[in-house]
Amino acid sequence: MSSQQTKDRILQAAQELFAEKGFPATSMREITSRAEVNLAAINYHFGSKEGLLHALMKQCIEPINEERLRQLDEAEALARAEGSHVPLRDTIRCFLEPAVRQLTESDAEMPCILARMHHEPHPGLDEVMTKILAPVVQRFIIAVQAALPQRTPTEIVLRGHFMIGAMLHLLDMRRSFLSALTDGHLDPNDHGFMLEQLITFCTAGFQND
Amino acid sequence: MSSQQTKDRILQAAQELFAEKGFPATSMREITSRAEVNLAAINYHFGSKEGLLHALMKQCIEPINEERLRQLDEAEALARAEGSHVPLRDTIRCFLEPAVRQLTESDAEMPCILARMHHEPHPGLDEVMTKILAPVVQRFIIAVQAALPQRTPTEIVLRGHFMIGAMLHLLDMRRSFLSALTDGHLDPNDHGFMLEQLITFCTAGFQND
DNA sequence: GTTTTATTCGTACGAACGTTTAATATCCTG
DNA sequence: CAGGATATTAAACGTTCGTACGAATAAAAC
Repeated sequence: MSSQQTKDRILQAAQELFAEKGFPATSMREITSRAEVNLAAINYHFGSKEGLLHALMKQCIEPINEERLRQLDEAEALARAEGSHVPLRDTIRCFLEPAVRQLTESDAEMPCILARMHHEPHPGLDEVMTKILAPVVQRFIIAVQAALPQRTPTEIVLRGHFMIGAMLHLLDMRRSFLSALTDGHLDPNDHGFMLEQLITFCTAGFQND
Repeated sequence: MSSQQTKDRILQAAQELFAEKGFPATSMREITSRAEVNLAAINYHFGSKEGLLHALMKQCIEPINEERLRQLDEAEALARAEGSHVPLRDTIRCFLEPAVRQLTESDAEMPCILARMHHEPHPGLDEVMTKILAPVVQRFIIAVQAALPQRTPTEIVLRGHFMIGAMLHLLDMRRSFLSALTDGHLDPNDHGFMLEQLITFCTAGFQND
């Protein structure tokens, strides 16, 4: 088996287990057992259990954020060509769509981990996340400000947090016990509908005083 | 030392540590050490480490939900006296204010745990949470529906999830690495401002199509 | 084809975990 | 004040954890 194959199997198994049980509650023996590799493989390829977590998070977040910036570039280029600004709803869509789309692709473990990591800090992980997320956050603050010049930066930043919270909760919804309280109302597989509702919710939240 | 004193010291220490490091990453020796009680005290008073978690969550959630229902009762009584409905914004305030107020009272560990437990499921805990939360959720769905008769139940339930996500993210914000990305803009101690912004954000999110 | 490098494997280590037990101390009631 | 119930204590239990190490195997380079 090639080295890359082993790494991928470990990453896949870790993704599933971290999503299901969380990082501290998942043992390396569970991971390597599910991945059908030797116990020592994690330390060989990733240095440590934490090294595996960092690699996994990087793999989770980077594609989403690259897509966010790509879509925002495209929207801004289009707006410039028309001599106008990017509408607020489109800006927000650029931020939310790449993340929610992961619910449809992959097996939804990745968004679940992403959501969890926001709420369960691990030493050293913050720097990994911050470095990846910083440029995205800055770009979007500027873009929202351009669409809402009457709103103060403080208000935009705070509502950005609300938007992220709503998004993370959606990404993690199927794991939440709350979904049991509202069963029958929601089809957790209708990601298109949920995305549009989320965009509507957040756009309205940014606009109103 | 009385039995209740020991219990309270354990609950307080567990609250601080679970908020800081999470449940699985916190050992019973850390808890009992900080609480200055014997290691065996947790098993004696709470049966197990999980029993302690359940007791703590119950202590966290129940007062908030009782206050939510109390405020909603009051608002509905007032509206009935005037022969009108409870405005949407007031309904949402009844749901959000008791939780956010905890940020001001207590030392903000409690809301942090509350937020975390939504995203990190533990076996057996779901039933505890569900039983406490079910009546509150049902009451608020009805109240929102009364204020927004044109909106479908599915939309209300889904946007209720968004609201909860935004609220939880606010409750846990000081723990999140995201706050580092927006430093200088937000005063994390101005809970009054943040609550009003959150209410505005969610109210607008419910109203718009 | 042989040497060298990279990877996999089985195994063991020390530490830390949650829990249990039996003895001791404290409290309350009769 | 005696005595049973309740609470605290120190010590140890068996288990599981992440990691380290050397041998064995596969891959690559010369």
